[in-house]
Amino acid sequence: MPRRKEKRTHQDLSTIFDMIEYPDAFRITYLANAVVFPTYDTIKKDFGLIRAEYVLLACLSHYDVLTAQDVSRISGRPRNTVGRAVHRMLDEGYLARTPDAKDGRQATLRITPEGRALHEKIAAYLKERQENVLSALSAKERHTLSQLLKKAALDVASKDS
Amino acid sequence: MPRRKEKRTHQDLSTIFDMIEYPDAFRITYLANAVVFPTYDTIKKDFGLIRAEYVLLACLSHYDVLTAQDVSRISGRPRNTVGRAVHRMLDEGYLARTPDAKDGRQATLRITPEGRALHEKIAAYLKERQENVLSALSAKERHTLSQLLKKAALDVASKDS
DNA sequence: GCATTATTGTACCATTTGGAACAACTTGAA
DNA sequence: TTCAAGTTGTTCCAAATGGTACAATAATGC
Repeated sequence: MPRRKEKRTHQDLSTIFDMIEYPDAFRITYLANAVVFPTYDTIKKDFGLIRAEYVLLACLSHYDVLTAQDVSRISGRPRNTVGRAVHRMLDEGYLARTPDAKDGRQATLRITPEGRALHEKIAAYLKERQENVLSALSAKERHTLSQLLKKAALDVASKDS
Repeated sequence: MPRRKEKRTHQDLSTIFDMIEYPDAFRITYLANAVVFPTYDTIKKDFGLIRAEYVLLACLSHYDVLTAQDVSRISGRPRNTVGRAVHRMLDEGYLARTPDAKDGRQATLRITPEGRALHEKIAAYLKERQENVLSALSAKERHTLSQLLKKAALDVASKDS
């Protein structure tokens, strides 16, 4: 175990990478914390969307029509969080809501052109960020990592129904 | 793009896995969201620690002596969050604080045997969870993934100094 | 030595978050 | 048909989070 000599920095993490009892989970978490959440901060600052709002936008940009409940189920976030995001995005004009004629409880949501344009800007930013994060890997390594992550993620997705 | 026919579920994510503009970042985020954060919820429920408190415990279980500021730098969390966790963990007896004789501003923190015992229990739980998440991969795939994640994570860690 | 600047830990506050309960509506069974 | 149970969207509330500012102490420059 490292003994204290001088100021600890973020770099000291490298020793934990090997000492930790659950190295893979830790590395995944580390990448997510170091990359994804600062990214959400940037999205909030530069694009004015909080996380729940961007999740909603991303869902609607990949599905044609969804209800708020669908978004909740797909994204795994609670209904009230999604509901708040829906109202905010309606006010901003990034999505449109149509009451369902057949079911008076629910309303169908669609993304507007403005919403799609916003999502494209944010997606481009996220992609750039992804490239930066994985720039240490070769093309072949990138491909391998991508496949392994997909395999693991799909397995997880299949487990919690 | 999928058109609406019936209820969307969490499983619909599998289509997004390929459609998304930043597939690797998305998969990493997905694994972190599906695995790590529910895990934090479990840690809170079963062990009574919030995330900041567990981060503190994990840091102190891998370094001999740290100040609150060290923990903040290593973990990347703000000082006030760490400070709150320190007081809570002191009250619970999971760590000990000694005022620094040389620097009146700071105090050195150490984990207590109780804290170490708690961390071992939580670490065992996290390890089990990790195994469950990666169970779809073969031993060889696990090893490859582990190496690639380490390479990417260390590169990221080296970038933000 | 003295004044300015930097650092540590803390307090305050606004924001985000999600659990629980609720009303409106639909579905299913008797 | 009618009533119980389930679903959708919303409101309310408590908890966690992190930015900002602050007091105390240390380090630096003159």
